[in-house]
Amino acid sequence: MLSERRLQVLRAIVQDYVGTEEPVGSKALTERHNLGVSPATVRNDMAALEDEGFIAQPHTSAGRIPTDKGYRLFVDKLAGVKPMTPPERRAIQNFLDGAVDLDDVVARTVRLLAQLTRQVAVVQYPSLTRSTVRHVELLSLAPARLMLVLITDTGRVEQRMIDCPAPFGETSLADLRARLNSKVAGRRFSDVPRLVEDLPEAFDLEDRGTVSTVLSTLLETLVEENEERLMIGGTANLTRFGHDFPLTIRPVLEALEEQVVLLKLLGEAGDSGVTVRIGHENAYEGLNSTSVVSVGYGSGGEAVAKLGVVGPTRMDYPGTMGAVRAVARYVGQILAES
Amino acid sequence: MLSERRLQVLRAIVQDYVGTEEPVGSKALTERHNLGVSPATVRNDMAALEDEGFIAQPHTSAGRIPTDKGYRLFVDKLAGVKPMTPPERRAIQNFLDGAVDLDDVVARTVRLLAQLTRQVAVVQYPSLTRSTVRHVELLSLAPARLMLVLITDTGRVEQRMIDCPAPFGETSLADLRARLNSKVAGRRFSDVPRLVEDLPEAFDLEDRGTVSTVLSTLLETLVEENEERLMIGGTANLTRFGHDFPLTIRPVLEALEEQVVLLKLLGEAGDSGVTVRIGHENAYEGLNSTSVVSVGYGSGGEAVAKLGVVGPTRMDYPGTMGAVRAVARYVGQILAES
DNA sequence: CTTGGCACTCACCTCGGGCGAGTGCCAACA
DNA sequence: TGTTGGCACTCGCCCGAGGTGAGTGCCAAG
Repeated sequence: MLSERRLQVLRAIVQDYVGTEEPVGSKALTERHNLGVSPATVRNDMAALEDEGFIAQPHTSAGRIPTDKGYRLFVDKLAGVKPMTPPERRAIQNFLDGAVDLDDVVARTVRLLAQLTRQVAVVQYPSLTRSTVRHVELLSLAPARLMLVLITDTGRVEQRMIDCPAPFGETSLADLRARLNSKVAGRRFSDVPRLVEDLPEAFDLEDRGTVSTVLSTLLETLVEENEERLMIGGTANLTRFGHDFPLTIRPVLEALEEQVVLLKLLGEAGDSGVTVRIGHENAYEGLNSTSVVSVGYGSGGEAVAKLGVVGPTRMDYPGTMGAVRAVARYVGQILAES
Repeated sequence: MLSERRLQVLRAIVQDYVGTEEPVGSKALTERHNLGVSPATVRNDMAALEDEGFIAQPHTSAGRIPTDKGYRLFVDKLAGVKPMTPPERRAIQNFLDGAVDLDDVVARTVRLLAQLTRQVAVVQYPSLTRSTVRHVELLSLAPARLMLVLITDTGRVEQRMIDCPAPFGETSLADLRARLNSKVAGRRFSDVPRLVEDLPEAFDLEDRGTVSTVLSTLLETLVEENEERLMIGGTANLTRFGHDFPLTIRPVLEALEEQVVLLKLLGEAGDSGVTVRIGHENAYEGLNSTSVVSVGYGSGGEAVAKLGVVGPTRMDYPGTMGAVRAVARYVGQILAES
């Protein structure tokens, strides 16, 4: 086990490196932090920390920089989450309060996160799977053509075209609309399949084909993978990444374009509390030199989606975690109100 | 006026520079293009072209590179639009045909454009202002709370919450729904305000407040600025921009995040045919070293939105213009079918 | 108007030396 | 055993010098 002072040395190294972006040496450390010991002692501690794999030197005769393992220890044991200041909180709330619809909420959240953290922000749309149905609407566009509109408690709206096997009268349509809503309104998505199971039986034989088609479209909509959308912002912050530019930034931009990758990434994160994935902890290769800080958010007590930021492993973890947590909290409030 | 050969020299310079990304000298030119004259002659022509401002040298004793003015002449007079090959056309069609809804069409279009041109693709959602109304739906969510859903002929769906001044009965709702649709279904957006003008008069006094609220919300939706959404893709292609990285890429990423800027940019482009804006021709400063190739597309004969790509001024104009034009054409077809 | 010749310019590369931050080791000390 | 000052060593970085070569401008001849 590492002694208390060695942990302090590691903390100091992380803080300095995050600030200066340059390898930090023993002398500089003792000057900037009053550790109460001499550079020589710090050197010994550094050697020990390096043996354990928490720090590394880019080359001999250079200072040390934290490794992924070092950041991990820092995040887990040495640093808390830095809470937002009251003015910051007010700014967050004001900014989000102006949103007019779900798209706007997500868009504003992305901008906000990007600005607060000066990193790339990623916000997942509230997932359908954990939401409840607010309303199902059926519109007749043509004699044998319907539109299905699904509205969730998070304000999300999905629509689908349906080609019916047979013409479907206005009265049947009204009937189906009413029965469907009385069954599923306010229910969780996962319950819907069970609830609508016996619905076709209530209809005339000639209409059952259409009813079944509508129901299967509805069920498809509930599980369809394109339910998992997300919005990205603050990519311009990538330019602050480092000096070795194109090589670092390229794979990150590519990863950001592959929404599947990002969704998987967010999905892997824990359900409660702020999750931090550092460097190589990210399965996706292109993000091996980045860290992902994410957290779930939701309208009620339960998380319905994730949001987070992607930045260099050399980032201000306490601040970033604080910002991500605070934003998630306020977004949840906004969703609950609407 | 420039002689025919000098124009050929300019064309050769543009082509070579686009290919190699390096200033092109007189000797290399005569070797790679059989102009039938010696390097010395080409040098004289180059001097003339430089006097006229079509080309420039980065520094003495280097080759020449085209200026914005040079590219402009190239695009206007020296280069046509390179048509897509049949296999490319098929690929475009196949790729777009798989789309399931409007979002998907736009998403696929962005990916396609980015891949074809290897540049940043921008696709504007079909604008509401030039579309026609397919259907207006009203849902009662609570006694005094309605949801307005607007469906356009381009498959776009907009929804708005409405808080009514007074409770609104189901029969009134059905009545309003029916009257509204009979008035506006199939009509152009610009006609809607006139068409619904006298609608409140058909209702009881107690309902008129709500009807007016609904109508004003509808009219707002028609003109609201957030109607102008767009999707961006292929930002990873920015890494191929040039060697002087961060400086070039930064403002471009920032511009791409400012959707307002992009929308303005697209808006300024001509309504018919492929429009090319080269370097400083773009009003927005951050895009001074990029060119924007854009074109309108639409479901019928008329353009309802724009799409295009953003790339370095040093780009393959004929190829890019061909790709942009072809994609726009096929997207139009897809929209017309759905 | 075109062409070959020629002197000139200047970015780019490479090489070598000096500098200095930072290290590892060691001997002395508490 | 842990801490400290001293000291030699390493090695990336900066800088200036010299060589190279692509490319130019000018000029005189065809």
